[in-house]
Amino acid sequence: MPLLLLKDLPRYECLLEGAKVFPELDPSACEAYLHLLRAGDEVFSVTERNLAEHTISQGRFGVLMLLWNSTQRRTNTGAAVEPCRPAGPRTPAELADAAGVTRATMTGLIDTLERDGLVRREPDPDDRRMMSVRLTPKAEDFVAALLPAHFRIMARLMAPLSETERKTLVSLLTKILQSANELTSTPPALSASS
Amino acid sequence: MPLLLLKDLPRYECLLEGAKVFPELDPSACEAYLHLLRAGDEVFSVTERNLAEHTISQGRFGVLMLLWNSTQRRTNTGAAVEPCRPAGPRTPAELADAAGVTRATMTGLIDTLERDGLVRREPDPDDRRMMSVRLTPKAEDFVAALLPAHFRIMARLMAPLSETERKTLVSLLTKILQSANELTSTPPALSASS
DNA sequence: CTTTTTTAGTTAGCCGCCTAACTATCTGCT
DNA sequence: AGCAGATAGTTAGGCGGCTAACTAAAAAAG
Repeated sequence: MPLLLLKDLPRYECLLEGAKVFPELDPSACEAYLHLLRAGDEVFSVTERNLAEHTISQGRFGVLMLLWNSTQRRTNTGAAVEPCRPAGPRTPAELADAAGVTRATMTGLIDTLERDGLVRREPDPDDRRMMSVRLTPKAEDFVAALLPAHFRIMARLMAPLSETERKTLVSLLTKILQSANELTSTPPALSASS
Repeated sequence: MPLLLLKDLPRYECLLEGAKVFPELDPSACEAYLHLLRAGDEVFSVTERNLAEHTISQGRFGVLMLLWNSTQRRTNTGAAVEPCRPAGPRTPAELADAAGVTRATMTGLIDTLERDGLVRREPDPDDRRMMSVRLTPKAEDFVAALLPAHFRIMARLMAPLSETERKTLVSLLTKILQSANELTSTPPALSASS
């Protein structure tokens, strides 16, 4: 799980109090921020606990899913699956990119997966710097056995939300994601301005 | 940051495809789940980067905030600040509880904070098993200097959302949080039922 | 009053994440 | 051809999570 703090989120009056001391504190923004992190963390750890029962971590599971996507595309008859992703087996660098972790981290994840017999590293015939990472048959069974429960948990987590509420949530989160990306790409102007 | 995968979230058609193979896959639930984790992670790492510029991690920052809350309550004249939390200086166990980490983790965080001169451990005079953790003056200055930028970032992250959208977001997240808590307290019935 | 159980905190060791430094290979420039 | 720079992957070392095992002290049970 991420880490994250604050088991009990502060009450809204507290934030209003704080805004008196710190004019920069926007109470509703702060409340939304805290709830977002809290909910994300909680949801994350719910699925993590399920995965842990099958002796796999979120990170390694993610790698398996990325590879499994490629596999599906290779072994299927083709057809309507194609549009989702260019695909093909994947190198550590591609996996790291897709997973949003560093290559060093990916090396560690693949090490563990390989030790557990879920993936194999094969040297690339054309470029001797590169490796190809492939799922073993064991991993394919493993993933197929794992996914139903995984999907069931997602469904249960979102059960209290109607279809329209889910759409609303996604669109709100997308807006936040965009402003986060803007902040990421524009690090300098943090000290002033709105 | 959490860790988390999937830089590019899968397209909705992909989820629909997957639902044909796995009847358990609820596309809108899955979409909401992925967006929630993605947005949470992104927002988390934006603030983390700001904190990192001041050489502090999210975890340690959270500990400072918890202690700082208590401090405020001690040094203030009193009045309307009280309702937020019972307060008082805090023991490692209380801090771990409030932060949602184990005591072992809290020991490590306090170790680092103490090494950096931001907190002091003092033995409890009544119960020799217990310690009292206190902010140093240096830490109070540090936090006060850090918070304005921190609040500014939250405000910027949530800037694209109107007041009502923020309320909506919080209420949707609260619903998810509740169902997550139900899943946490009821681990057995995962294999079947809806 | 002694023994057992509970509680506070630490230690040790694993995992996943990071950055920085390194090796090996390929690419492009002259 | 030959060397500079880019690129793929690994290694080394640090941090912040975790569990499990341990010490010391207090509380409960007898």
